[in-house]
Amino acid sequence: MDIEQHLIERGIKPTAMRTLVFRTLSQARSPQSLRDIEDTLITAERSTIFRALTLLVSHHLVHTIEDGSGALKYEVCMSHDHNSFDDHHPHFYCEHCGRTFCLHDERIPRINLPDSYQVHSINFVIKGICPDCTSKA
Amino acid sequence: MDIEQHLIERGIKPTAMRTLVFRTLSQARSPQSLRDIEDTLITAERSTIFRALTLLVSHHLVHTIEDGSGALKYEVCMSHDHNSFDDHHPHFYCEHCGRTFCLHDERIPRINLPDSYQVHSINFVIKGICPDCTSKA
DNA sequence: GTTTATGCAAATTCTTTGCAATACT
DNA sequence: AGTATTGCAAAGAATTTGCATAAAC
Repeated sequence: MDIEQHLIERGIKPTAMRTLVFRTLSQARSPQSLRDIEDTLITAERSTIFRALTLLVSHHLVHTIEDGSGALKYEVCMSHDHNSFDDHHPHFYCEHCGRTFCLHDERIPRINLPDSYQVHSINFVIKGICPDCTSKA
Repeated sequence: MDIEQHLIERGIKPTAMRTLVFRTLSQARSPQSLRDIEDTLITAERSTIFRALTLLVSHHLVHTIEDGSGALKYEVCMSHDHNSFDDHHPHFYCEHCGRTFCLHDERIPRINLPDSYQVHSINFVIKGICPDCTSKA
């Protein structure tokens, strides 16, 4: 998959840094915090990564998850249509190891809100202890 | 409702500050941040409020909501049984006015997780624009 | 040469803790 | 007295911005 082409299609000029940030997110097994990416891309500056992420989010290539860890996590959007909520699968945040898992197989059920509410995004996070940490304890 | 009695039942010594913090939360129309409470209770110190909230949360009289506003919001638990998830109705966070609304009438649907996951809490937040802000725009 | 992106440093915001002073029992 | 609570001040952690330099067009 050509990342540069993907960015261009969504109206983002694919600079080296932006491509790098997007690739890092794409390859990550779980949602990444700004700090996570900073640690991976030691060549890149925090603010540069931050601005790249902000741009990617605003163009709906990436979305954020608030898992309550204290740091915002970023994840590549699965769907190309940002009006669909296919991306918004639930997440599981392990309070022991701090990892965030995507529960891809589960769908976020539809909530019936009056039409007067404009929905932009949905954040569904289950917190607890993951299987790894349970078995170790 | 006797707040002091309520605290005692849950094993918390009802100091003046704790009672005040709990009453403030009880009377609030929407979940409150530490800052919100600080602004309401000008006599109380931030760290005192913080410690009271932390204590209330640990004794399951209050729970937290991460609405993505940047600040954690606190809300009085509805159910007395902290193993039930009756409390965990969805919330709506308005990105325009910054208020968080409880969607009491909606239930958080059950997600089927393998038994190996231990669930402690659930955070379901819908973000967008609330009816007030939509009509003003 | 003008616009855009990056790097560095620092401001902001929110949460959390150390410690001395106060209040409770 | 001895323990628990509060207030103040400051440390930590994460996000965000100002500004000068560097790169792109």
